[in-house]
Amino acid sequence: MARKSASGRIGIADVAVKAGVSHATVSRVMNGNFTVDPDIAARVRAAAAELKYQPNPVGRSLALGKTDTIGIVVPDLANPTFQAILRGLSRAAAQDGYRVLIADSFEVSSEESILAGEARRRCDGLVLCAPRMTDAELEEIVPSLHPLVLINRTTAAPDVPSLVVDYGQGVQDIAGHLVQLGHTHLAFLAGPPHSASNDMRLKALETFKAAHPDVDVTMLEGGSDFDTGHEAVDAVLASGATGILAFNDLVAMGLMSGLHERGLDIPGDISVTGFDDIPFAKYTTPALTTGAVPITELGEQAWHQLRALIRKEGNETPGGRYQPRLEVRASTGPAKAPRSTVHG
Amino acid sequence: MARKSASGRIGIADVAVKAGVSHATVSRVMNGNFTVDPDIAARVRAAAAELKYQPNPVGRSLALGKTDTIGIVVPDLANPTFQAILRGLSRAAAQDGYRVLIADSFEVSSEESILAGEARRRCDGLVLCAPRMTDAELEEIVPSLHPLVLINRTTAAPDVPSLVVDYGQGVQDIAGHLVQLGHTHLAFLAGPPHSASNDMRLKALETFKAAHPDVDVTMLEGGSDFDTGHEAVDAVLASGATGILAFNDLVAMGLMSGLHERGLDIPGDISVTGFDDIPFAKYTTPALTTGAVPITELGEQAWHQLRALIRKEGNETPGGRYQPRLEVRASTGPAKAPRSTVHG
DNA sequence: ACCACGCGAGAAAGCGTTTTCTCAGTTCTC
DNA sequence: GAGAACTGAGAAAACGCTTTCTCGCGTGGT
Repeated sequence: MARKSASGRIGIADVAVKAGVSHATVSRVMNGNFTVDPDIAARVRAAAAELKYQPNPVGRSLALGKTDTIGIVVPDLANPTFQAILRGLSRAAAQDGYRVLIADSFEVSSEESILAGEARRRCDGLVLCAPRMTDAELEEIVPSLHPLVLINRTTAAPDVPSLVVDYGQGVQDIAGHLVQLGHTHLAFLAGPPHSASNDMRLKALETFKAAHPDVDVTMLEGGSDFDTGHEAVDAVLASGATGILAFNDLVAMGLMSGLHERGLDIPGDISVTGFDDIPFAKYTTPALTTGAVPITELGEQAWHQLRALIRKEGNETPGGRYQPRLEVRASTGPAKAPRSTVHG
Repeated sequence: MARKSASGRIGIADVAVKAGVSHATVSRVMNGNFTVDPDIAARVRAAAAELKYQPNPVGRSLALGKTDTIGIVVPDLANPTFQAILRGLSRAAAQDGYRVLIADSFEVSSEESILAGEARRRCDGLVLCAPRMTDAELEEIVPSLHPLVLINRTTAAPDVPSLVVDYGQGVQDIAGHLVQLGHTHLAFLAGPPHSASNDMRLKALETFKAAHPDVDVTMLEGGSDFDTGHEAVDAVLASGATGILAFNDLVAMGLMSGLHERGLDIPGDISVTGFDDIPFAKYTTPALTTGAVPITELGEQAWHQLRALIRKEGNETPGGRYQPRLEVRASTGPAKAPRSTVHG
């Protein structure tokens, strides 16, 4: 009977007809506007319930100028770090009635700015994780993305909070831990060449080297995933280092796996550390010593910062800096007598 | 100057004014409608470029009746299985210019149907993962969710493709593998009580028991995460079983971790298997024998099915059934002489 | 030279809401 | 008892776009 109007889905007009009132009144009732007669309101609600009317969010968004949706741009959804950020963000946002639209750039940083722009236009705000984007490009697009929260990047633009993890401090803490265990030859299995967080680590290790002239720190090329770590076994062994700082937990796990295949004992022969403290880190064998980052909390904070921006509240604490906590587990131990350079 | 109209953002009207044409013409140009004079088109494009005009997707969506967005409802974003589905879905959808909106129900199945409805209304289609929802509830909401693709659930409603993994077959394959290794006492560390995929496994194990009267299969209560497995150590040991089928890889990893803490050797003392073949499964120590599910591919397929529905194409292959592949790794081995029931 | 026809672009009508504006009907005040 | 203040609900505008409708103008045919 009084089913659908033209479009197929039932809309505010159908309810209005059924209740014998105008669109406007239905809208008022649905939005809890109390300037409407209780009897009429009841009639409208009854009609709405009977027709199972649900307001069309697109029409609503257009009229209200907001979507109740935020976007997040990540370089790789397969990376546990971004998964955790997404999770924290999504949960926190959901609590305030916001949804999350995801945009995975699949590591093609050239796409990132377009993706970010598109996502932003569909949403009320954006969280941007773009570790590989150049500074120039970042500065270029940032103004058009507001309200925006950056993860592990900073910008000169105003009103753009940055949530950054102090990878520099973290990596120095780990290096210090290894040195304390008697290691005098460390190796850093670096991350992706142009990653911002990798740069932070490299710089910090330079500082560390300067402060510890007695310890040797070899830099090795790497990446950010499992396979990188696995493939780096030869290079690591060739370096002769006994304490290895992997770029992150994934790389460390790959490396450990490779070392096991070579029959080496961790930490007996060689100590391995990761970074991030992804959920699996405590279940590896041996459990991984790492720099723990409260990454889910970071996603949550990202939402709080973004929410403040969206609501145009005075953002009392713009941005935030997270100190990694050294999490000592079983993958690090006292150094053996320094090995000479081993081959194969 | 000719910056913004009222709203703050620049819109189609601003471009129209700048190019000295009507809104309609700008729209035509932006949509590649060729019925417009090349000179004018060029002028419009120039104006658009100069103003950095980008069409407002909300207005567009309202006019076109589509959002170029799909939704996915998952019970737990922390679960690698759903992360993988999301990843596959997101990547496949992105290739066709669609974005993904996520709705995490955080295991509160009472919220799932509301969440699903909300998500659906904002999107052109929905992928629903709701393992715990009752059949009745599912049947109730399914009609209002079309276009819809179900993961690991089926429905009587028409035009609702289901992508289901044959957990039953998978679990029987694993059990068979263990029996072949000489295990005569197996234990199944079950998943969440009302999960659809858990029911499939339980039923299959009954079948298996009937076909193998000589092997003992103990059922143990469990869950779906790491901690569940870890906490189940005592129960597993008490059962006396030598071949353990964990609900999934996460549970298996937790269990292995617990067994290691007890000083037990895997697979020397006890064989452990998982399910899913999450990325980490091959890097555990020992590497985990599991039922491999091409889970990312499943996400991808979900998109293809959904796309067919959205485009109203005749869906040649509605739904699909995935056979897990037995992936034998190092966590399973020959049975020791049957242990008598051990305590603590 | 005139008419029909086609082409290109502006005017206007949607899309489904919210919200302002407006006005009829009451109630209150002096 | 008449005008003012108020209340509640409908009419209409707005949100930003796409698309149909319409119409002026130029072209080709006879």
